[in-house]
Amino acid sequence: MEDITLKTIATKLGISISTVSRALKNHPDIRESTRQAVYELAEQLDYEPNQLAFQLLNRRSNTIGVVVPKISYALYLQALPGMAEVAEKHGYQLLICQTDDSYEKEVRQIHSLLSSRTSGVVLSMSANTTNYDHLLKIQRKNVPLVLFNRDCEEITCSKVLIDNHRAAYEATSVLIAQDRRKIAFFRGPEHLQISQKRFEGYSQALADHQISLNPDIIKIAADQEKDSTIAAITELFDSGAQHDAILAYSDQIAQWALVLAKQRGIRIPHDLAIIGFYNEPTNELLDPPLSSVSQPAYEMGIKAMELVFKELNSTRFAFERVVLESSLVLRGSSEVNSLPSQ
Amino acid sequence: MEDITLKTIATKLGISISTVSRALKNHPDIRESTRQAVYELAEQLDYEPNQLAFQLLNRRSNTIGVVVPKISYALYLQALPGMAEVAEKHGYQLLICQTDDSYEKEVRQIHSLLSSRTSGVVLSMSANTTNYDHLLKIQRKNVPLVLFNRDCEEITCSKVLIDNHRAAYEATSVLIAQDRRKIAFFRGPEHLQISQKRFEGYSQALADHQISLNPDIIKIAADQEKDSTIAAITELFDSGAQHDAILAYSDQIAQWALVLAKQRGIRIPHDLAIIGFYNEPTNELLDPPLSSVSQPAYEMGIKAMELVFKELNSTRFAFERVVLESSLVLRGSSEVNSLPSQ
DNA sequence: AAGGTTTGCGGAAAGGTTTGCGAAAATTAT
DNA sequence: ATAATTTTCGCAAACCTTTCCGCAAACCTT
Repeated sequence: MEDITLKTIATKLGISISTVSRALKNHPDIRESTRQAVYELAEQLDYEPNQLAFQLLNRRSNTIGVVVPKISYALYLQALPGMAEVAEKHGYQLLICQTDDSYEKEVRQIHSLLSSRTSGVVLSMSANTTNYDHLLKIQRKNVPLVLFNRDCEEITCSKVLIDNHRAAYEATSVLIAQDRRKIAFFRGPEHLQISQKRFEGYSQALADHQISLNPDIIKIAADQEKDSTIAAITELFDSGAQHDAILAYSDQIAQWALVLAKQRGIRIPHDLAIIGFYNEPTNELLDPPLSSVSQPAYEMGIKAMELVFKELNSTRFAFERVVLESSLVLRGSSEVNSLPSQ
Repeated sequence: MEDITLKTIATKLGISISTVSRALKNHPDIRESTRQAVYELAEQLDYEPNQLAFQLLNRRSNTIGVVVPKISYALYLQALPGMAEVAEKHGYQLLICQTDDSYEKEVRQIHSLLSSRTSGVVLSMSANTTNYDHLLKIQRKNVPLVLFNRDCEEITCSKVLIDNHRAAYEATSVLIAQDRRKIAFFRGPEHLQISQKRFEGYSQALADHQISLNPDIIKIAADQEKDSTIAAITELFDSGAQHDAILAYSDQIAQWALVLAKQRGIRIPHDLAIIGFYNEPTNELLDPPLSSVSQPAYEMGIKAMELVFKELNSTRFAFERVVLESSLVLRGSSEVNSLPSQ
């Protein structure tokens, strides 16, 4: 079946393309009778204006690219609806890309977005991203870029973040208040700012309570790999190093720690308290349920998208840095009063 | 900043646009030396091919439109990653649209997708959709359309569904097996096939156990409206009609039923068992946790997207109807053995 | 009735890419 | 050296829309 274009209508009506275009846009220059005729035929033929042609003319596709490590991570799952809402309000659509925490995929996705002349980009960096040329490229093309959740200092742009330092500090403090002083820590991906900040918050809390950092109970877990996560946890357990609590960069790690600890007969939270990050829904399914730092993902999505449009609609624009509050959700895995499971 | 195009490169190099185009595509007609020169300059200028122009030429934008009532519904939240995965594999991107269960929005979104010449559409209908002209329009334009989760018989196309009849039948049977015979039912949106099928499954199970349908304990709840949901539940409770179980079209309804029942001192599951649909994560948070019919959303997403590409890549195509298995997740709200809460 | 104004419409360019076809340049063959 | 190839590249059309500019016809003025 042929595509219906302005030309189709113009030819059938014996008028010019520009007249058809103007008629459909209710341009005052067009006589009522011809406008009617055009409208009727357009309706009858199911004419749909070709956005592609319009976008080419406009040099922009009214679309915002959203690049995240994994859609299925709780944080992004919750942030997406917020973004969609704001975009919808502006008449824009969302192009959602997944990087699977791979730098190469991220670069490919960014190029793809740039190539389709996206009006803006909202991005949460892949864990493996250490080179930022592709992000600089976005800015060089004058496409608004907003970073959210995962920051990096090398890029200057608007950002929507959580105070990860403070969140980790609080979580650590709660554990210390429960008289736990040998708090193990699982660090996340090395070059992720949020990972670094969480570690610093943890360190600071210890320092403020005159507890010295014990490198033996600080491990690194590149959390997207199940095997390495298990390995890191096992390493801690096998090391013999004393620990009465675990603060983990992510719930994925914390969940495994909880499961593996139980397998070893470690009582939670009696012998070992555990707190993770992100407040994944599955935390509820565990026994005991896992405590976690919850982040206002929905609001992050809204804020991030709003910043894109703010930048899009102003010629001279000052980057904004929005820091939202996280909250600590305490559950059975860290409540000193709860009975040991089993 | 100027957009870098083939012309930019051509002019700087003193060659023609077509030569640049061919050079970048490694066309054999191009001398190695000029190819080199073009590549270098393109690299240096951050040239990104303009997809918009290409798509216009191609008359298609390599994009699949995904239209769902609400991204945040558990089913869609889980289906999306599956879709993204398949699309990515085919080098396509996802344009995700939300209808908020409004017919008007759905029509607008569809038109928008048609207008931007989407290569295919995956759709789960809004609850208020009773007119299907916009869907027929998709098909008239020869754009592959795949319906998932929410079906409608008026449209003939590939579909990915759950056997809602069977799921409701099973859930009802479980309740009957617990010696509950006065099972109330909350129907979902009237003209939604899945709503109808669930009701039929419920009715069938009752019939197969010689239990007659009691219209007094069958209510309708247009679940997206909190107030009407509460009203429907209150109506049941206030009616004085005997009931020892509730099967609800959605978890939203079931959750409210659970909360409201507890407020009235009704013991769950002792006095009243409750089962919902969709297995929302929040079911775990309730006390007691809510039983629910879980649907393989991720697989639905994969299947649906695969069908789009199947249709896209074959000239003469036979529609497929895929029915996936759901499973009943029994939790405290319906287990006869568990102790009454409180 | 001659000039000026308004009304209604068409021509053409621009946006960036791909590609068939033809033409010039370089190569080989005679 | 000329003819016959082969190699390398340019022209132009096509994809569809919007919009500036201009032109003709119809209207109004005095």
